[in-house]
Amino acid sequence: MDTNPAPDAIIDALSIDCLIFGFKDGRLDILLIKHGEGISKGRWALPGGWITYGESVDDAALRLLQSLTGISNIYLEQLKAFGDPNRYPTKRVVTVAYFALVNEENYSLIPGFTASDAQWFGINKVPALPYDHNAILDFGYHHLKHKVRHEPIGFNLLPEKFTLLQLQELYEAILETKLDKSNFRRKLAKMKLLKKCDEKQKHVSHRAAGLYKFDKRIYVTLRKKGIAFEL
Amino acid sequence: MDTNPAPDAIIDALSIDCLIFGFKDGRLDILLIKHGEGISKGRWALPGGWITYGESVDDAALRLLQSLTGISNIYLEQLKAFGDPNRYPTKRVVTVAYFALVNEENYSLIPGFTASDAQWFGINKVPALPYDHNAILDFGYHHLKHKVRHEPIGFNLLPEKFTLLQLQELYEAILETKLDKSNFRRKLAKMKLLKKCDEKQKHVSHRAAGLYKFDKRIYVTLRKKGIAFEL
DNA sequence: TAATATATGGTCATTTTGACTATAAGTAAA
DNA sequence: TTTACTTATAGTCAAAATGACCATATATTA
Repeated sequence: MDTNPAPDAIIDALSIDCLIFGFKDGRLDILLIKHGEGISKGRWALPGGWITYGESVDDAALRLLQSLTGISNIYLEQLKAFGDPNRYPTKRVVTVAYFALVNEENYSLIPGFTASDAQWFGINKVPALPYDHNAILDFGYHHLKHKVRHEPIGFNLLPEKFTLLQLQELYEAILETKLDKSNFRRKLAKMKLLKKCDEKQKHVSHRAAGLYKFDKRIYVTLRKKGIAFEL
Repeated sequence: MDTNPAPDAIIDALSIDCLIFGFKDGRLDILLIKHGEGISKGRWALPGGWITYGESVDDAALRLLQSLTGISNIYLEQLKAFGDPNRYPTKRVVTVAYFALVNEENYSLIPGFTASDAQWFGINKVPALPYDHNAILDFGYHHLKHKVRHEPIGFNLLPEKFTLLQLQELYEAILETKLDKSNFRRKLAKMKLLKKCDEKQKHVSHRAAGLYKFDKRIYVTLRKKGIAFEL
């Protein structure tokens, strides 16, 4: 880019849309808000909004997510810009989609700003969304499935201490498949990503499982190197 | 995004920048253009320009690349939007970066539009570029290194028929590493991605190698499934 | 105390990997 | 025309990883 100054009003606006994936009770969820005003009032949609002039695109994503849902302090990663000229009905709007993985139990949803409600929806129970939001979600979910096989994610989707079965169920939920328990453990053990805590699960009606944590140092190494997590 | 209409002039313009990686004689290159006008006149930069109102972001990338360098008919993939408010000096410009892999021999460079020149530069011999173009290039190169290990790319970087050594040298150039010839062949053979042609290399001062093609059907399958190309 | 759920650890044949070695088939130089 | 040199192509082998299992342990609840 460069050379000539831009003609005015090449697009009408840039917006943000956030895909926040949550995990709870073995179920993968997506966070939606209900629009309280505007042309899609009353409909469920991805949390998002307008970028302002002085703000970086990344900052806009964090600000909008916080003001609409109350969620802050998370790692948002850019997914893709969606730039079809007809994706938005009344004008030319390009949107930049972000995504994040969170543990639902760590956040209470507080609808605000232009959102009248905010809720988790099972990934397979998402209603029809406005604009191209369903397409954005599909793209993001596909991206997540790919990512999970090549990077040690899961970090943010689970509580700080978790059992190996919880971790396995996370992978099963994302990949929509069943895994062998024993082989899963062996694979994890080999990459030394987990540290065993001195604690056990409580209040379960069966033998209590040991609790584990992620080892952040190893985690960073493995992210850089990439992993082949073919399960 | 949605709700309120956007305030006017939230950003001044959206632009495109293209990372076109080429491969020739075992060397990985990047395509740059020399600006013939505008605020960076005379400097080498990534090919790019302004998106117009009625055009999709993807289409803009193809149009700009064609008009600046003469390259058309390639598969451009979106890389990332760069949205720091200070990335462009005189106004607020967000850019969407694209990237592609091509076989240099298939394209002759024809500078046009606002470009006074267009040239291939060795990936490690890139001059200082304007704006955040060096950062975009670094991001893109890193992305390529990651991608090459998880997808059967290489398709577009090589001639239609190629030797196994050429393919190996491609991987070595991208990953900046040496690979074992025998093991490389075994791995390739196992995934059945290649079809042997009934032809041999010519005009080489040593035993001629057999020529291979990619099998497009298997290629598509492997792209969907993803591969673990740990070499 | 028995039924049951999950935890945790182990077996074993098969496949894959990584590091080498050996031979083949060409050209170019002596 | 022999020899040197270069790359092609095939094969070996021990070590590591995988996939499909099985066995036993430890907890709760009927």
